[in-house]
This record gives sequence, structure tokens and C-alpha cells, in this order.
Amino acid sequence: MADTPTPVQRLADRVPDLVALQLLIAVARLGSLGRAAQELGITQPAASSRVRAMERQLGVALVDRSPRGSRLTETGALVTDWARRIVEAAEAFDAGAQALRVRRDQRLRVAASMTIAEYLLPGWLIALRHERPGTAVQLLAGNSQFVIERLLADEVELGFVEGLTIPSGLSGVVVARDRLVVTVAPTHPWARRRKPVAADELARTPLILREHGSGTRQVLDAALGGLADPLLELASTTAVKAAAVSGAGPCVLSELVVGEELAARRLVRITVEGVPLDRALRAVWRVGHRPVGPARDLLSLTRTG
Amino acid sequence: MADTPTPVQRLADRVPDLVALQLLIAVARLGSLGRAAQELGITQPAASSRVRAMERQLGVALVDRSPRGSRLTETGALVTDWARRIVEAAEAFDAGAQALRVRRDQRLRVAASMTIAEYLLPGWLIALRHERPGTAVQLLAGNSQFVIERLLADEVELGFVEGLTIPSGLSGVVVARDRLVVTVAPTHPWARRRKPVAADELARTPLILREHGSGTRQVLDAALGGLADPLLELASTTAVKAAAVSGAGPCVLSELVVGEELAARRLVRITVEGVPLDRALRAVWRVGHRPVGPARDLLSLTRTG
DNA sequence: CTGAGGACATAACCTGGGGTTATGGCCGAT
DNA sequence: ATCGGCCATAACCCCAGGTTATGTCCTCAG
Repeated sequence: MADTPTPVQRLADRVPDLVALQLLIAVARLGSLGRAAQELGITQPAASSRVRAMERQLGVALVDRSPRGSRLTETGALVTDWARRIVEAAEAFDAGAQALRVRRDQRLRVAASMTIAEYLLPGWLIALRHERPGTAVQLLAGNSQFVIERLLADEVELGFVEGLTIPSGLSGVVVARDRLVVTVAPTHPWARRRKPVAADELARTPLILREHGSGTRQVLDAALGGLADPLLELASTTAVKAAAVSGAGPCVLSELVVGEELAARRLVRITVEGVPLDRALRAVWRVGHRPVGPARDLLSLTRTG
Repeated sequence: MADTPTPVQRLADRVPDLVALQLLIAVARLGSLGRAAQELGITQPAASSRVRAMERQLGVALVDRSPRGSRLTETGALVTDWARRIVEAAEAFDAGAQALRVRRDQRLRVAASMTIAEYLLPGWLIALRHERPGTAVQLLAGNSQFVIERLLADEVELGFVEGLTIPSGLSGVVVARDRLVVTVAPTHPWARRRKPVAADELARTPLILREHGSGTRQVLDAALGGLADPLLELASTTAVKAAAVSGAGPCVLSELVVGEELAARRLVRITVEGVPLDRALRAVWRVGHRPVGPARDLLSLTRTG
């Protein structure tokens, strides 16, 4: 049977698994394979063999071994830095996943809109874990309407929404500002353009957008006066981003969403004129139920000082 | 034998491996376990079992199965978005690692300073892989001096350095601007401060810094007049970042390095006054050896338009 | 109504990566 | 010279995750 060639990079074959990456990071910190092994709860020979396997897999020497310990190679340090980014993403995943799981001992129930749940909450949860270990958080994610309903039904104590106004029945505070930005792939004609795009030109241009009803779309429609012209309507921010990166057209997304792509120049930002694309990210709660205890702890992490 | 309790989160136990994450992403895109399996080169039962295992591990339903296909749950979509970030980090790792490996067929040799190699190059390499598949890149990473030497010895065709001036014997072009920023943990007194920090106050304050000789340190010393007062001197940007996040004191690092921490509020930015912390990131080459072919392709990816 | 086809689940089996324990070699400090 | 810390090697073991084969369920066509 002729097996179909895999049309997708199988990263697992070329990237060491999380244990190996954490091991490498531990070696960097502790200066010894044995102690790194201990920290990860495996034996020294296991660690030795894993590091050796990584070196074979990557084709690069990562650590200098000596009878007095092990230190990272120059390139080992670089690889370790790349590894750290994977591990950080994994920590965010873990923190988020932990919160999705329904558990008996949760002390804090939170609802958040998708953009916030996706990009900001994991970081907050990691911080919370450091500051108040043992605070089990239960997370419900949905659109803004969903968040509001959970709050009013008293199913959660704290909500996070992106939007223009505070819904009635709720109080809130701005925890961050978010700005929608217009971006295109570097290959797009707009990337070379010097002149800012005016509001009416943006309204006339077909854009890659989230579907109707998303917070992002809502803000854009409001800013343009309900006129956004969809080139594509996609269900997730990631899909929108992917389409834009591949050059399909301009997209309008939160700075949070495209931050990495901008830094790496996979997307470039277009300045627009006369379109108010700022929006507030707010923590909200039922009127009269100002957050206390764990909810207050979490809230305090989201604001500067 | 009483085994020591592991002092580090063993993420591998709580985060699915890369195959599983890629599988989930493929399901999101293709709408079917079977097709997702095929894309990853495994059989349908294997995919089915892996997704089931993930759901068990996370304690959350991820996909809605039907005899007509599978679609992600609401929370499944959220989890998938978190998963995507891990996979993206893994892709960057892969692209970078690929370039470190010395191979016969490399068509382009590049040297880069650490900050650039760490944060920007993987993204460029991914982009290059899309635009010019089959361009095998060989990467040498070191400090600025190292990059310059490789270029002058004609061992690489293209270099990337962060620095104030173009070294003699080389020509170059600015590919990006980078700004050093002063940041502190949200718990640090400076985080509440409204007034900008003046140059002399910054010079008087003990800071968490990279060791002498790093490009970052160089720029800071120049900006302050060689006066930076070290609270801690650490060998890697990541170590500096970690110390700052834990509240040890203010640190001075590239925007690139702390971008994520700023977004997630693990660090907050302090405005400083009268200290020129901008620096250029440059592509450089030997005078008279303007990049052509693959080198030109890569270079064109790093600049907008 | 019925049969075909697509999609997922279940079962039985196999393989190898990665773990463990035990032991040896190397180097530096006492 | 000897001891102790650190890494490598060897021999063994186990189970996670793969495969093939088959069953069930739903939908759609005729």
C-alpha cells in the first residue's frame, strides 16, 4: 500500500518532547545532568540518554560534559532559549486547561470572552498560581453575551469582556486597552504604502474578518458605521490571521492577536486615519458584588499597581 | 526509597504531546478525525484514541463526533488556540534547529547575534521556507564581534547584528529598530510610579543586567555614559527576565525579549527620560558583496516592502 | 425499504522508546 | 592514594501508542 506522503510537518519527529526540553532548561539552570534529572523526577542515566538523544536528533552538541558537571554549549544556550518558548506556551496551555476542568475544590469561578481567554488569561492564571498557590480557578469561555449571562445568573464571580460599554446590571473596571490593527502580509501592495488609509477607503476595501457577532467585528462595524466589506468571513481569529499571512488580503485583528506576527514581520501594520479602533478590556461583576478574596487577587494581577 | 517530590511541574504529564496537538489542529481545519489522521500519517483508530486520551487527560470534551464528521466543541476551539501557540513555538524551534545543523546542501550561510537569532531569525526562516522551499540555511550564532569575523573571513554571506554603528569593512541596512525598555515586576514600587525616571536616577539604581560584552549592555552603558550599576549580572536574557519577573529589581532588555511579559502584565514598562535606548538591528555584508540569490531572498523577508 | 458508503469505536496484538538498577571510568579535592 | 561527585554503559522491563480487522451508526440514493 503506497502510503500518502504526509502533507504536514510532523514536528514531533524533529522537536524533542517536553520532558527533554525541560531537562535541557534544568541543566542550564543547575549545571549538572544529575541534578536536572532529579528535579524532573527521573534518574541520571535517563537524563543522560535523553540529552544524548536530543543531540543526535538535532545534530548539534548541546552540553559540555565534565566530571565536575555540565554546562551548555553556545549553541546549546540558543537552543535552550528556543526551547523555553515552547515550554512557556505549554505552561500557558496547562494553566488554561486546568481552569477549564470542572472540579469540586474550585474557589473562584470566572467567565471570559474568547480573545481574553485565549491570550491573556493563561498568563494571569500562571501569575495567580505563583502569588496564591492553591487557588483553583474554574473558567467558562464564550462571547460577551455569554459572559454577561453567567454573571447575572450568579454562576461566576468575575467576568472579562472586550467591548465598548459596560452592560447594565454590571460594574466593571478597565484592565487593559486593546487596539484593533489593520495588517497585511509583506507581499501585499498596502505594505509598501506610505499614506495612511482613510476610513472610507477601509470601508470600501474587502477585508478578512471574523464572523458577525464576534467582539472584534462589532467594534470594527461600529467604527466604520456597519459597513465592513467582507472578503472572507472566518470562525476563529487564528484562521483570519493565517489567511492574512498567506497574503489573501488585509485583516483587522487585535494587537494581542497579531503581536508575534508583527514582531517577526510576517504581517505589517497599516496605519489608518479617522477610525477609532481602540477598545477597552474590562473586568466586570454584578452590581454590588465587588470582588473579594480570590477574585480580588486575580483582579489585582490584571491591573498595573 | 522516599523519592524527592519533584520541585518542577512536569508539564509532559499534563500537556498532550505535539502529535496530539497537531492532530487537534488538523481536526479543527478538516472537520474529521479520519482526515486529520491521514494528514499526520497515522491511522484513524490511532487518531480516535489520541483525541479520546486528550479529553480524558484534560477532563474536557474537545470534539463533537457525528457519523458525518467531527467538529470542535466551544472549549475545544479554545484549547486548540492554546495548542496552536505551542505548535508555533515548536515550528520556530524546528526552523532554528534545522539551521544550526551543518549540512552538505546548504545554500546560504548566515551569522547572527544572539538576540536576533533567538527572537527574529526563526520567524524569518519559516517565512523563507514558505517562499523558497528547499533553501537550506546554515546559521552561526554568536556576539556581534563573532558575526563580523565570520563575514570578514568570508565564511558567511550575510550577518545580522544589533548595534549602534556599521563596523568598518561591512555594508549594511537597518532591518528593524529595537528599543531597550526598563521594566519591573508589578509588585515593584516603580510599577505604581507616574513620573518618568530620569537618566541620572536610572544610572544610580542597581539594575538586573546582562553581563559585560553583550550588545544590550553595550547600548545601555553608552546611553548612560558607562555608568550602569549592576544589581545582578546574568548570562542570558532569559535569566535576567526571570529575575525581574520575580521582583528582584528593574531590568533593561529589548522590547522583543519582554514583549510577551508586558502583554501578560508579568512585567510593566517604566518610562525613562533623556536616555536614548533605541538601537538598530542591521543586516550586514562585506563591502562589495551585496547579497544575491538566497541571501537576497532572506534579506527581503526582513524588511517591509 | 434497503443497501452502500462514510465516519467513528472497539478489540487484539506488536513494537520500541524510555524508564530503572547496577556498575564502571574519570577527575579534582582532601 | 583515596574518596566523592558526575557522567557513561549495559541489561532488563514495561506500557504508550501504533497497526489491522471488524462493528455500529447515520445518511443518502435509488
